[in-house]
Amino acid sequence: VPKTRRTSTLTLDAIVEESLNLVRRLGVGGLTMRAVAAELGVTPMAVYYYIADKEDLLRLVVDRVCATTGVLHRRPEETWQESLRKYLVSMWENSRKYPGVSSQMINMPGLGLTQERLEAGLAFFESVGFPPAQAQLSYSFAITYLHGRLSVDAHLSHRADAPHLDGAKAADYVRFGVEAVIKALEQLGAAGPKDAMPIASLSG
Amino acid sequence: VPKTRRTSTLTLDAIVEESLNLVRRLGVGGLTMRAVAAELGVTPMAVYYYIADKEDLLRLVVDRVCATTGVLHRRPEETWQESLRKYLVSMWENSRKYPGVSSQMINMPGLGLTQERLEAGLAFFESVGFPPAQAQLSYSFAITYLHGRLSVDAHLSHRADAPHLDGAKAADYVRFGVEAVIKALEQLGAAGPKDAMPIASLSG
DNA sequence: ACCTGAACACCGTTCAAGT
DNA sequence: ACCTGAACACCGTTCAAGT
Repeated sequence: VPKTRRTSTLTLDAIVEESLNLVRRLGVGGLTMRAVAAELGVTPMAVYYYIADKEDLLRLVVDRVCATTGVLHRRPEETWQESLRKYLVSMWENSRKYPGVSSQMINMPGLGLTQERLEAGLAFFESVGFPPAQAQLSYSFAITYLHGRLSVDAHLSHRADAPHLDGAKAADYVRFGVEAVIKALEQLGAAGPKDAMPIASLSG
Repeated sequence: VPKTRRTSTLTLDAIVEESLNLVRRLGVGGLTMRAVAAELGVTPMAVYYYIADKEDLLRLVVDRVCATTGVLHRRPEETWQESLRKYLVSMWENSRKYPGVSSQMINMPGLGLTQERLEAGLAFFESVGFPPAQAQLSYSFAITYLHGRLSVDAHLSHRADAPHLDGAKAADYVRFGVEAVIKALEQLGAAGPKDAMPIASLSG
């Protein structure tokens, strides 16, 4: 059942755009090949002329969502803590409009980051004085936490049941989490991994 | 096609056990109602006599996985940092054997934690001197990061492609992450949220 | 080049029926 | 009480065919 035939000819851009609409309205579970096709007034298989498979589509969606937040960038007029905080909060605010997308990101190679975004992130931490290995671990740590938080948010917004760990609001958790990430990196960035206490039985 | 008919009569315990086997072997994507039934030599609908739906089964699987790691407990002979570290690492090691389960946990109410595990976690942080609100935020922060990390691991173990953020091994990321979480809570637990820098445009 | 249509191999689940 | 069997409404995707 075609709802809105927005273009006479199908476009990759239209497919991605409609996918984003579906995710925003129904969450990532509502994004199906068949739903996208129906929404564009086209047969399910028509979409396959423009993309390889659903994983391909998901990658495009993730890229588009990421693109709305700028790259992690060190602004000279502010501390690196402030830059990082703004980046993480902005990424959270943009990503949470598309419930479940971050759960997909976290399952993608390199956390769903493009080469450009990754390099910017590493450059950010190295410019602040982190050695390369630390920069990678630090960036990954921040992004991993953020995606974890977004996964939880995705569920909260879609379910009406009362989770017992939800006395505080999502914003409180993010605020706390972002500050925690920053505080942690303030310390570990300088110290390096040798100072960390050894962990027993870490299987390679 | 029945493979091993381990019990003459179907049991809830056998269902959960077989579900864990499937997750361990095939990841959470391999856990289907039909697969569990087939593995137990039974019709798909037989399983529904013991559980309500798949979400119910997933909850049971998550609970069982969590149960293998003890509750977060403060041991008098060690610092709270050491107790927390051991708990997180142990939970990581146990959970990563069941790829994808933590991605499910993070999507469940209260992070998939049972009332008992939640209360133990809060009691832990309160016993260390965290005010109740801080304890909740702190526990949630630690668990959220851990699940984020486990989600990434789940993907890495199942896919052979080379993610560009994987110069270090999974164990290095966890080691760094756990230390980061601890360092962060050392600082934020005492300080409280009033001392945290304000974040602009946090929508309620 | 671009899209359709029928079909296949999967899901979770309902519902009526068997023992 | 416990389980079967057929069926329904979904998936993603293949493959041959149309224009």
